[in-house]
This record gives sequence, structure tokens and C-alpha cells, in this order.
Amino acid sequence: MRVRSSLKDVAARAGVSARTVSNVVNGSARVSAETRQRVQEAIDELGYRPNLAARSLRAGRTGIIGLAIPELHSPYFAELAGLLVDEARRRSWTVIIDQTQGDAEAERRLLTGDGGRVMDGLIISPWALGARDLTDTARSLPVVLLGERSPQGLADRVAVDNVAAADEATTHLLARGHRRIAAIGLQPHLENGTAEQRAEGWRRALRRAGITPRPDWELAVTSLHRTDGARAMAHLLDGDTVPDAVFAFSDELALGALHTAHARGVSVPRDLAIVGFDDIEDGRFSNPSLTTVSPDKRQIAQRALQCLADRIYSPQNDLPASDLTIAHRLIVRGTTDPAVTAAP
Amino acid sequence: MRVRSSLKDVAARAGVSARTVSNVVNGSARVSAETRQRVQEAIDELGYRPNLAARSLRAGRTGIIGLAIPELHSPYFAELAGLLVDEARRRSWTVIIDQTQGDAEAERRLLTGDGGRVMDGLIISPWALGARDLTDTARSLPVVLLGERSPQGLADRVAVDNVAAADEATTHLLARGHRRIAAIGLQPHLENGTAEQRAEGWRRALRRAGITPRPDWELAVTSLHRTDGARAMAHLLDGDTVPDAVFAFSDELALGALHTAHARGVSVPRDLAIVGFDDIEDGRFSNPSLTTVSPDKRQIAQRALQCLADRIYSPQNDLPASDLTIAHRLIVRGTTDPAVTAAP
DNA sequence: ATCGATGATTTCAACGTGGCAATACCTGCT
DNA sequence: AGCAGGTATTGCCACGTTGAAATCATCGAT
Repeated sequence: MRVRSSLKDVAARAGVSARTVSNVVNGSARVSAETRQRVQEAIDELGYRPNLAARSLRAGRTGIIGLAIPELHSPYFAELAGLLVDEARRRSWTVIIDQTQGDAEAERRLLTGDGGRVMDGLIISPWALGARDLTDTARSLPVVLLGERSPQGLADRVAVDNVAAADEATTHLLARGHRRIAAIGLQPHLENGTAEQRAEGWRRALRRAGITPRPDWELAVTSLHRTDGARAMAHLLDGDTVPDAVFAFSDELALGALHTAHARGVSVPRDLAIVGFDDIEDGRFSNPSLTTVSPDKRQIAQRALQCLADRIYSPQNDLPASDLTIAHRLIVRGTTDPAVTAAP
Repeated sequence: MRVRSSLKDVAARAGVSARTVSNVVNGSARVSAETRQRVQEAIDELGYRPNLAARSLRAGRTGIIGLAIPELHSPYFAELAGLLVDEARRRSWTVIIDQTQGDAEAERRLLTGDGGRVMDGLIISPWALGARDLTDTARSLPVVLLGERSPQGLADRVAVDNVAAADEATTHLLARGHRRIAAIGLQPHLENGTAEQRAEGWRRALRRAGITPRPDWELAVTSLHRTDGARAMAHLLDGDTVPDAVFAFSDELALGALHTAHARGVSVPRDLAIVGFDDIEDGRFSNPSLTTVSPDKRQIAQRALQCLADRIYSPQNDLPASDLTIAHRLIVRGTTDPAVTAAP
């Protein structure tokens, strides 16, 4: 049981050298049809499979890339991870997924490659780590950052234009006549700047409409889960002035807010409009369905892998860091437009 | 840039042999405090990291296990994957995730280890592949099946008691006075037997209550997504007799059904009660929140990894296949009980 | 018959690591 | 001084694969 045959075994059985077997497996050199067939038979009979560890040792590459995300159970990251795994397979790479849980130590450990280096490259969506922490790693390993920018210009970056997208979402609410618009999702405790950018877009849109953003309506959250959104919404509803619209920095926050509104008997979108961010599957099927900013996730996956491929296969590590802006669009659904009910 | 130092480099710098450096790294032999410190300094200065490919080649193990699931973007699998990754890290294993998309070829390719073997073991949740296909693989690689049973007894299996759980869910609906109970989620096109087991539990509960299960109320779906649930619900509402309750074989199906009910103006739970299966996060925050069968996902992750560990570290591959039944419980929420509204 | 060219196959070495056994060194004892 | 009984360190090899270069065979042209 659990027998493993090597090139040598196959070679012995086929009566050729190990190198010839290697050539057959890789198609790397010319091999006569006759020999090829004989070798192939031996391979099949022995059930030979190449040993990837040996191959990697020789080649200096593993064919494995890492994906570091805060958590896999959150729909946005799960969807993104799925797309990345697919896209990686298309390039015959395997993906190792690591969850950092927004833990700075975990993110750092991953980046420094503690305990050994397996990955040819790394795609990371940093939360706890600031851009400066990423600098060292990017020097020794191709790194693509999702969302966060690397100041030294050592790693590529793929992200949506958060300010513009948030502005657009807020402007949509303004256009529908809302004036008392709160924002949920600030994360002052994290190094990550994404939330602040979205807040900036929200403020910008309000100011343009002649409205002064209320600081007490910039609601901070610990994480981006539904519970946090629910709690923030409850807080808003308990306030002296109640908003007539909410821009949540993630769909999960938005869905949590929606749940609280429903539980408190606040009618959405009549008494309260809600816009989310991410366009996760659940938002399409919530009641009412969720208006949201939809980043082109497939594009994120494709671009991130393209960046990685460029660096991994580049002879010198002299590529300038690219900063790719991903397309996004506002999808109007039931939480801002009463006319929308059916699922797409 | 992108320099990699090896044991040899460290050895040269510290003025010792490569073997001694190896000893320091692994703590495998006695090394004098003085030497250890000198070596450690050299390691730090050079930023040495052990080469895992070489280590694997030598040891015959990679420290990597595979996780094959149909799709990562589906919340149930995403949550489960997250738990498995966590649990694996606790055992210092890394997880490679592969999505089979319910594609028989993909599942088979993965199992036969086409293109080389990296994994020390595999946890697979088979859809397209029947149990018999799994037999060959399990002979050469430790395999744990999630849900499906291996007939030859070659692979371990971890699953909930689907029949009992479905029976329980249906009995709950009966206890609340429902009589016209439909089932959504049959998958006659798949080899996977899970759906059929849940259908069996549903039929059993109905019969015990003196009700003959209507075959036209066993609704088949292509996949377990919200859309499929929405479509099935629409079909039911268009029928001559309309059910007063629905048991959906997954939470996603249930949420899709809930969405359609809402869109059609059917009040849940007053006119229609709904029970799902999986206890995904979204169900806790839907409006109303979703009654569901909750399998102990953490237990699934722990047990699956325990099985794998047992086989990987077992000197002979002579362990009998274990068949572990995972605990589950019915969580009653808003879609069956009007008294429940708030999120837990 | 000899040479060159082309194609097919082989030999050699090396990637970085850890198991094994050998060696060097030290301490205390007779 | 010689020797047993440690402890600390080292050299050699193999794991399975592939790049580079060498060898062998074949065939057509001179």
C-alpha cells in the first residue's frame, strides 16, 4: 500500500534511462514513438506520478501561490478566493489559503515566511498590517496587495477607487432625496486605510451637496460583520435625530443594519434607504434586495494573478510596482428603490 | 534582490558545517550554546529560511493537505473551509483548496493526483463522484470523505445523520400544525446521496404523522443556490395546491424560497413556514431569520483532521475506516416561529 | 570509405535537506 | 599515561528530478 514509484523504477521497467522517462513525462526532448509508448506503458502499470517536491527543488519554483485574507467565512472574501483559485488553476498554479483574522502577528509571520518558504508569490489583503510592514517581504517575494498601497512601490496593488465609489453611492442617496445620510464602517483601530477612503468619498459627496457631514454619524465598527452593522444601526435609531439613509462600507454591515431596521419596524426603503459595498450574493436575495457598489471581482482576480505572473517569470526583479484600479458600478436594488423587488 | 540562502551559506558564515546549522534549526542534536548562538546570528543576518521543497523531498511528507469542495463562494463551504484551515494550522499543516464545481472530471483528476502529488492527505466533499470512484485513491492517499460514504471502507467518513436531521426538521413543522409540507433540494442528477437521505427523513416524518408524501412536492434542483430555491418556490406557488411549509435541503435554497415568497406577497411564517439546513451566517440575519438544522461545523473540521492525522502518522495503512456521525441541532427562528425576530 | 549532420538516448551533476555513522574533543578515572 | 564514556561536530550519501553536455546510432553526401 501507499507505494510510490520514481523515474528510476519506470526506467528500469521500460529498459531505458531515467532521463528518457523524464523526457516522455515532460515532452521536453525528442523521443522515438516506440520508446515513448514503452515508457508510457511502464508509467501506467506502475501508476507513476512525478514527485513535486523534487521537481520544485530542482526548478526553484513550487507552483504554489499564497492567498492571505482576513477570513474565509465572510462572503466577500469567499467569493474572491473562489475566483482567485479558479484563475490560478487556469495558470496551473495551486493556491494556499491562509486566514489572518486581522491578526497582525499572523500577517507578519506569513510575510516573513516563518517556518519556510513554499510560495512563489503572495496575494494579501492586509488589515492589521500597515503598508510599511509589507516593505521587507516584497523585497524577497513577489507580492500583490489587495486594497492597501505599498508606499515604497515594492509591491503591486489592485483595488477599486474607494473614494470615487463611496462618492457615487452617497450621491445616489442624495439624488433620491435623502439628506440625513449616515455612514457605517469606520475602522480607526486598523492600519488599513480602505474604510477611511470610503468615509472620505461619503464626506465629499455630502459637502458637494451643501451638507456638512456629522462626525457622530461616522459609525466605527470592530469588524465588518452583520452583527456590527446591526449594532451600529440600533445606535443610530436610538439617537436624537434619526437618519433617513445609511451608507454601509460592506454588504454584511448593510445586511445587519437592514435586519435591525426590520426588527424595529422601520420600513426599508420608505423610512430608511440603505446602500452597501461589495455586491455579495446574499444582497441579491435579501428582503428587500440590497443596493450596493459592485467591484468587478473577476477583474480583481485576473489582474492580481497577472501581476504575480509578471513578477515571478520576470528574469530580474526590476519591474516597477503597478497600481491597478478596478472597475466598479452601482447596482440599484430594493433598499433604495421601492420599484425593485424581484431577484435578478 | 530575491536572494535565497541555504544551509551551506549560513554554515560558511558561521564557520561551521552545514550539518550543524541543520541541527540548530531543527534542534535535533546537542549543540553547544556558543555554537548555537553563532549559527543563529548567521541565520538572522542572512535571513535564512529552510527550503520546504528540499525538506519534503527528504522526509517524504509535504505538510500540505488538500481540501476539495464543490465551490468556495457558497457560504456553507466557505465557513467549513475556514474552520478546516484554522484547525490545520493548529496542527501546523497548510491547506490547499481546490474547487471541483461539481465537475466529475475535476474531482477525479484531483483524486488520481494527476500532474503530481503534493498532498499528504485529502479531505473531499464529493458531489459528482460516486463512492466507488473514491476507492482507488484511498488506497494510495489518506482520504476523508465529507458526507459521502466509501463502500469498500477505505476512506474515513465524517457526516451528520441526514435522515434523522431531516426527520427532526419536518417533525418541527408538523408540531407547529403544518400539514402541506414540500421539500426542495432533490438532486437526482448527482451521484451524491445526501439529498436523497434528507428526502428520506422528510418522507419518514410525514408518514409517521399519517401523511402520504406527495412526489410532486419533492422538488429537484440543479444546484443548491438561492436562485434554485427561488425558482422552486415560484413553481410551488404556481401549483394548484399551495404548501403551507417548505423544508429546504440547504439554507441557500431556503433563503431563495424566502425571497420569492416575500416578492409574491406571501407572509412568512404566517402563510408559509420555512426550514433550512446548514446554519449559515446569513440565515441568522435574514428577515425573518431562518429556522435551520445546524450541523456542528467545528466538530466536522476537528474530526476530519483527526482522521487524516491518524492515517498520515500511522506506520502501516491498516487502520479500519471510521464513520463518524457529527452532532446537529434544530435552531428555531423567525421563519417558523413568529415570536422570534431579533438576531441572536 | 569517410565525414558531417541530425536525431535519440545516456551520463553526470546539482538543487537543499536530514539520517547515519564516523570523528574529534573533553573530562574524570585507574 | 592511558582509557572509558561522554558530548559536540562533521562528512557522506540519498531523496527524485532536470539542465548541460556527452555518447551512440543512422543516414546522406562527398
